[in-house]
Amino acid sequence: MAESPSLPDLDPISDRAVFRQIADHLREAIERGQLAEGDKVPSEAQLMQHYGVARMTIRNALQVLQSEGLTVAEHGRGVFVRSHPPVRRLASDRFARRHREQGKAAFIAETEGAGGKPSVDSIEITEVKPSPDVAERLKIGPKDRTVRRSRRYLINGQPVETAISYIPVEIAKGTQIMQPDTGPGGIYARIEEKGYRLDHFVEDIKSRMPLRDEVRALRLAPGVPVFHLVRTAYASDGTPVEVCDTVMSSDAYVLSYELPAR
Amino acid sequence: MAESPSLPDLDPISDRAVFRQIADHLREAIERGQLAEGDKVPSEAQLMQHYGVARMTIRNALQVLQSEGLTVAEHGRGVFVRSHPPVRRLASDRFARRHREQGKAAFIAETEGAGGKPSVDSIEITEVKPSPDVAERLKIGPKDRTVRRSRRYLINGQPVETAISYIPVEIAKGTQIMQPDTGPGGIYARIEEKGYRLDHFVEDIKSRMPLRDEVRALRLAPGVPVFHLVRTAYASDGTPVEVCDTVMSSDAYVLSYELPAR
DNA sequence: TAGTGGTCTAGACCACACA
DNA sequence: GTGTGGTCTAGACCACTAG
Repeated sequence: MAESPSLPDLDPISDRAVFRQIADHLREAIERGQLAEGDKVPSEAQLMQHYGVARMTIRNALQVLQSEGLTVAEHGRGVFVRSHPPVRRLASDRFARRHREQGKAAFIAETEGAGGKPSVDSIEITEVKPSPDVAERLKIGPKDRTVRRSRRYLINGQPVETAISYIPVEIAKGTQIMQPDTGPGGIYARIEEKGYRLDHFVEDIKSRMPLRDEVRALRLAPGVPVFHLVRTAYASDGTPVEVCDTVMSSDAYVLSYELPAR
Repeated sequence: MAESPSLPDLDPISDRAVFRQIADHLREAIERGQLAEGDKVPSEAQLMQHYGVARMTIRNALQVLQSEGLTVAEHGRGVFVRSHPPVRRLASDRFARRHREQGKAAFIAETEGAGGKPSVDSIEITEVKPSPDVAERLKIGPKDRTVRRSRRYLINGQPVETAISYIPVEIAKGTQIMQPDTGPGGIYARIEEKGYRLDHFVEDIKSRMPLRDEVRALRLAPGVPVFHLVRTAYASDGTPVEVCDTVMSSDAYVLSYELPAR
């Protein structure tokens, strides 16, 4: 039984829009914990009655909270305070050689270590000409060809990340990189077998709201942004050997990096 | 003169909501470049006429695009395709000792290097008991006191980041850390003068939609998420000497990290 | 079946921008 | 002044959920 969160009345003097005042009241109730995670927000009808306003005004207010990522609406059930799932911490040593030597790809090793069930689906392998951005990162020409591996990562069945790797064909050719199953240690192990010793990675991270397709692929709730991370892998002679373009649900991850003070 | 982007008609068979179809049409026009950055989207009246629907239906469609960060509405002028400002790349060597030795704090050095005019305002210094999270990161008790330095960073007058540092009082006491101007090289230079040699930093990064106050402090457009970054600085004996809690406009930054392959 | 949110209509008045 | 978006009303019908 959800007890009502005792909302204040409207301030008739304020020139702040009514729907914003209502959104403020609800937001404060959430921040104070008066409405806890998972709690049901009063129904539109109840709020209309409490504030004496039209339904669209209430819906505008609820829309504000939803776009702030504070609530989710469930058709036929009600509006609920978002509960934040436990997040995974992506540490900066996840590409350590010792993991590859143990035959584990980064995602698998890390997820199992945290007690989740990792899986991968939607694996597609094609040969494509690189986009200008990818070509620049790989230091290759716009007509050179690359192997494009795209896939989706899931934890306990919940999609958390999509990734697309681009590897120059000369490196990928004749290796298991062209197969759906890349074998023990994943792509990076295959690249090293080919004679490229991995030296370091550079990760560029942006944050933005998801595109429509990303909402679908990651089953994102409204108001949840994504990390857009592009990683470039360099061999010890400075050659870029792979670019990996990933989109991650910000709900599922905390990215963690260690920097030397030098 | 904004030429009209030749929008398709509604699909009368589709069971996709009308406002979503309209949002899709506009989104596709933007993605195809038919509506370029800065272009004016057809007015609500024009769209009503084109599609033959009520105004609220059009407004719902425009609302979708706005919450995706694709457009901004300007009262009295129109709705425009968002133009993305040039972003700053925050590199992982920004805390290199050589910068401190040159007397530059990280933000100043980096911004000037990129040709921008850095400034800092809203500097506040208080002594507080740490939050549980900060206490844990600093490995101190909940009753130990810390110096809290909050400030806002701007580039060419545009706010891009707010930051709050917490330093244990024993470390900050009697140094310029307690003053608004921390002196050449900033906080970290003062900490090192006190005998703590900085060894490394750990940065934890989340992405989320901004709170109301953050929208105001950073003048964020609708549909723009923030990076929430917490950095902990460690001395060479492993002692945490500072925690810095920052919120950054995702419009203004690309975070860039280099990882060794080890 | 009753209650919930999802969509849509057809108006109204207001504040802001610009010529 | 005219056109723009911002807010609000008062209805309507539909689809989904749950008892």
